[in-house]
Amino acid sequence: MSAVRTNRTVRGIPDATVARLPVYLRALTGLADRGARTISSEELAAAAGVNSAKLRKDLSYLGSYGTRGVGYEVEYLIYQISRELGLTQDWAVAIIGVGNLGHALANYGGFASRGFRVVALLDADENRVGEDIGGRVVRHIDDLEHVLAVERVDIGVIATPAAGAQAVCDRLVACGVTSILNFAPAVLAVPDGVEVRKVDLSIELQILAFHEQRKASGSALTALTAVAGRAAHSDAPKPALAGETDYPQAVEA
Amino acid sequence: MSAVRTNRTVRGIPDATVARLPVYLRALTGLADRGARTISSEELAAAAGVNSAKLRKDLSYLGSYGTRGVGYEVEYLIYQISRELGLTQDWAVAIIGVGNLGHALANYGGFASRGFRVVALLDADENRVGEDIGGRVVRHIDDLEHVLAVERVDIGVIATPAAGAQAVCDRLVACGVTSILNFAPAVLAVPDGVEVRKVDLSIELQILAFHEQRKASGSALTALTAVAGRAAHSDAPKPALAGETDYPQAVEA
DNA sequence: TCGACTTTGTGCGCGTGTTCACAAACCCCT
DNA sequence: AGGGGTTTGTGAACACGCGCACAAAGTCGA
Repeated sequence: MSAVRTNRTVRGIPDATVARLPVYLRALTGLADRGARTISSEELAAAAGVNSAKLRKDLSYLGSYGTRGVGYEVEYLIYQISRELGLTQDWAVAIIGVGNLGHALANYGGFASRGFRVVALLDADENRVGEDIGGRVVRHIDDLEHVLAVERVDIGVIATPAAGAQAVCDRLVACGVTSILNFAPAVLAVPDGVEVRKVDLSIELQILAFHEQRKASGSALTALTAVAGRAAHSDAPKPALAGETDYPQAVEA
Repeated sequence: MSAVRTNRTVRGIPDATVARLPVYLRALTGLADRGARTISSEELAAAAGVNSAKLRKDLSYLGSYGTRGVGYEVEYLIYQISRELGLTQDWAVAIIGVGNLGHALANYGGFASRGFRVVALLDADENRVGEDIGGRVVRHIDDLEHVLAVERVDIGVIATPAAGAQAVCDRLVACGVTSILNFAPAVLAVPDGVEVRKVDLSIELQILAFHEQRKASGSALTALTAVAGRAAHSDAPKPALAGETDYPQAVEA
C-alpha cells in the first residue's frame, strides 16, 4: 500500500504519537473549559488515559514546552499541539455519500470546532440531491469533478456503500485530493503520495467479540463454541480440495 | 486503563493479528462471492492490503490451514476465521444514543450478517422514545437497567454526547456488560475485566490533517503555517506563567 | 542565598510486531 | 516413480514503541 514507509516521519514525530495528540488536545480543552491554567504530566496523562512517561515523551517531540517543577501551561500547550496537527489552518472537507453515516458526519460538531469545514456533500441517489443538510445542499455525484474544480478540497470522506468506494476514490484522487478518510468496508488502492485512513465500524465489533468469546470460553466451556464433533481448536484434517464441506458455510449479505 | 496487560493473549494470538482477521474475512467473503475456491497468500494479501508474509504468519496462529503449493481454500478459511473471532455465535448489542450516528449504526447492514444482533435502542430524548428503527423501538435511557435485566446484552455501543458517556458506561458495566464500543469523544474509566474500544471520527481527520500539512509545508512554505513573527517550529520562549499570551487562544465549542 | 521539593525530559532495556529469506511440503506432468 | 515448480509455514534479524527510573532544572520557603 502507499502508506508512509518509515513510521517515524521526516522531522521525527512517531505515528503513534501523532495518533495520541488529538486525545491530549481533547483532554486539554476540557481542562481549559474548567478553568485550569497549568497541569502536570501525571494529571493530563490520567485525563487522557495514558502513561505519564509516554505523555511526556510524546510532548517532547514537539519541543520543550513544560516547566520543571510546575507542569505545562494549558492554553499554550493547546496552541502548540493544534499548530503541530495543522488545526490552526482550516481544511476543506468533502463528504461523498449522505446516507445515515454521511448525515451523521455532516452534522458532527466536532469537525467545525477544529478547523474542518464541510464544503461539499455528494450522493448518487437522485432523491437526496438538493436536500439541505446544515445549510449545505447535496449535489449529485456526477458533478464531483465540477464541484471540486470550483471548490478546493483537502480531505475526501467516503461514506458510500463498499461497491462504489473505489470508483469514488479514483475520482477524488484524479481531482488532486491526497487525503482520504474511508468509512466504506473496502480496501482502497491509491497511488503513492495519497494517504488513506480507514474507519470500520464492524471490525471494531468483531475485535470485541473475539475478546468476549475468549473470556467466556476461558471460564468453563472451551469446546462448546466449536461445532459438534469438531475439536475446539479444530486440528481436524483440512477438507479435500474437491470434497464436500463438513463445516457450515459462512454467508455474506 | 484496564486493557489487556500482555499483548499476546493466552493461547497466543497477537492483538495486531486479531485486528487484521476481520479484514481478511472481508476480503475472503468478497472472493467467495466472485466464485474463487482457493487463493494464495500473495493474492489474499494484495486484496487485504498487507504484506504476504504477515498474512501467512497471522493465519499460522490459527492453525495450519493452507496447502503448500496450492494456497488456502476460501470457504474453509472463512469458516476458521469466523470461528476464531466468535462470529459463529451471535452477539446481542445495545445501542445507547440514537442521534445521527446511532441511527446509522442501528441500520448498518454489516452487523447482522456477522452475528451481531441489535436487541436494544436507548435514548435520553423523550421525543425519540417510541420511534421505530428497523423494527426495533427506542426505549428511554432510564429503563436501561430494566431492559438489560430482561434481555441479555454482550456488547454496549455508546453513541451519546461526550457529557453523558461515562454515566452510561457505568450503568452498562453495573448491568454486567464487559465489552463496550465507544463513539463518544471521551475517555472512559472502567474496572478491570471490561474492555473498551474507541472510535473517534474527528481524531482520524486530525491525523490526516497532520500528514496533509506535512506534505504542504515540505514542498515550499515551511514558515507560513506558523503565526507571523514566530519561528516555524516555535522555539520561542515559553510564556511567563502569569503573563499575557502572545499566541492565539484555541477555541472549543 | 541556600536547600528541600516537585516535575520535566530522556537514556535504556524489554517486549511486540514486521519483514526477509528459506526449508519443508505438496501438486502436477512425464 | 521421480523431478520441477509452486506455495506454505517459520526462524531470525530488525524496527518500533513502551515504561521505568533518574538526572537536570525549575519553584518555593526560610
